[in-house]
Amino acid sequence: MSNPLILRLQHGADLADEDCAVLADITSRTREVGPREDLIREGDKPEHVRLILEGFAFRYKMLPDGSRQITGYLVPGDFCDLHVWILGEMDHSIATLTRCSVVEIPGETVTELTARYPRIARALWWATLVDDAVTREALVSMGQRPADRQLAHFLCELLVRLQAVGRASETSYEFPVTQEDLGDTLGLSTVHVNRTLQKLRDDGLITLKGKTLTIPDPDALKRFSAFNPNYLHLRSGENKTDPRGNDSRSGA
Amino acid sequence: MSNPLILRLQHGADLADEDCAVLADITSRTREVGPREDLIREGDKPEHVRLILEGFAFRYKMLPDGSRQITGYLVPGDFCDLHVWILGEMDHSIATLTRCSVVEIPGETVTELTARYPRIARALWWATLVDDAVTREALVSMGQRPADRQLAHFLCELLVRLQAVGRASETSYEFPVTQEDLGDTLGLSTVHVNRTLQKLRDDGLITLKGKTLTIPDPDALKRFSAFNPNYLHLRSGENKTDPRGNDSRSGA
DNA sequence: CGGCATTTTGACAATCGTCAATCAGTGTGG
DNA sequence: CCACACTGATTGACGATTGTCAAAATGCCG
Repeated sequence: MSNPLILRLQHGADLADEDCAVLADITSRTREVGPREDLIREGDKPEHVRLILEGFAFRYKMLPDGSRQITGYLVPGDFCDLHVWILGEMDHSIATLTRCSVVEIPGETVTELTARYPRIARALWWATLVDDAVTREALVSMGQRPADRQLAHFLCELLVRLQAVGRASETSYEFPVTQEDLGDTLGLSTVHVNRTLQKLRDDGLITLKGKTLTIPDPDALKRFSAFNPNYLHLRSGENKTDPRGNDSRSGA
Repeated sequence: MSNPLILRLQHGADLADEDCAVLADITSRTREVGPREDLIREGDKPEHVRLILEGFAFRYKMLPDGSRQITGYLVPGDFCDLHVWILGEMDHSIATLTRCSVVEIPGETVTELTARYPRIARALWWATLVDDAVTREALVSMGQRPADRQLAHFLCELLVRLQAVGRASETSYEFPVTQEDLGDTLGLSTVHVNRTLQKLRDDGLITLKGKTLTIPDPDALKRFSAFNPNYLHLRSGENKTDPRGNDSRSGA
């Protein structure tokens, strides 16, 4: 299967073959982590940079009262902590959702890399900026959208992000997120998530079979949730002027 | 009055006198902007980096239905868009809340600066990472905290951030935020913000005279909102309470 | 088959939003 | 100095969304 890191970063910079070769080399040594395991915990002082190559993970914070807020999802090609070594310690935790293939890169390697390959450096910058934008959009969703549209928006975002790294078809993807997880993501109770999902299903906007989510008419769901993908800063978007929309290698 | 940029960045790196001199020089030329004016709009392609030297500003996004979500506040010493030139265009807007002194720095100057003064480069990195952490914490607040604690948490954060740049006393600061602004920040209606503010006042946790907010007992407000300043990554940290409850949901 | 996580349901309560009116503060012009 | 206009704050009544509790159904896995 194609390298999600390269697929992703190509949206952020014009990588040359040389750059891709370097990235491919870096991602050749992976470590397998089981589902529902912490990768990093709040308070840790990570020494190397982690990257999800396969599987789902998520950032979260626990409150003293035991409640949990999930602040973002990591899909193949996403970095856990590209720059946290600058901060003293992690202010949140990261855990796997499914079994994951994780790459661990020593901090110095990243430093050298960015010094030597400016296009890669730029792409990494781009990736962190997009992460921020995604967090901001989650805030917008939680603050302004009612539960059904918020949920729909979230599902649209995952669709697009997974498509960008070749992990989703036109209309469906693996969706290993529990309703409890969803609640902690959207700031809703599990019960309300359940009812909201049912509503989307009844309206024919989504289908959920096992752990596979299908969105029969993505445009309909996007319209319903007023989804505007501009904050993902991807190329080959529908609503953007796009010089070269070639994603020639994405076909498995 | 002392330079808020230097005060702020000193929390992120050990700046030498030389570094401070450079930063002082940069911030010597400011532009005055009136209250309630857009600094940058969604869709713009900023060419230079902006920095708030005096006054308040905020990031926001508008939805098609006209609703607005404020995603963060900029206080003296904060950058508007340290790295956005890497992304094609702004995915959100920034507007002033009060009259502001703004510094505009050409992108190349920043590039040169970071190449030449590694401590400054590190400090700028630090600043952007803290910004992210602040956004994540807002998400936690909105998702998990009831209105009164969410509001209290927000006020605590502002207190600490303003104190870090010498713009707040031990117990009070200028608070030019409208109740409508507050609603768009916290994801609440104006009416509910009003009633929540009253509750905090009735409980003696805050006082609001004109545009001056006073927190008679900051520790009380922090306790009430379970405010843990670790995500601000400031030095001079007073309280190092453990943030995590012992919850086992995320596995391991 | 039995055990466990997850999903689903129902009944009920609390938080929070909406609408619409009133009040207070501020600044302006006559 | 006061009438006026305007923005922002406050209040009351009511309704909608969402949360809580508790139980039952479903699905998955050894």
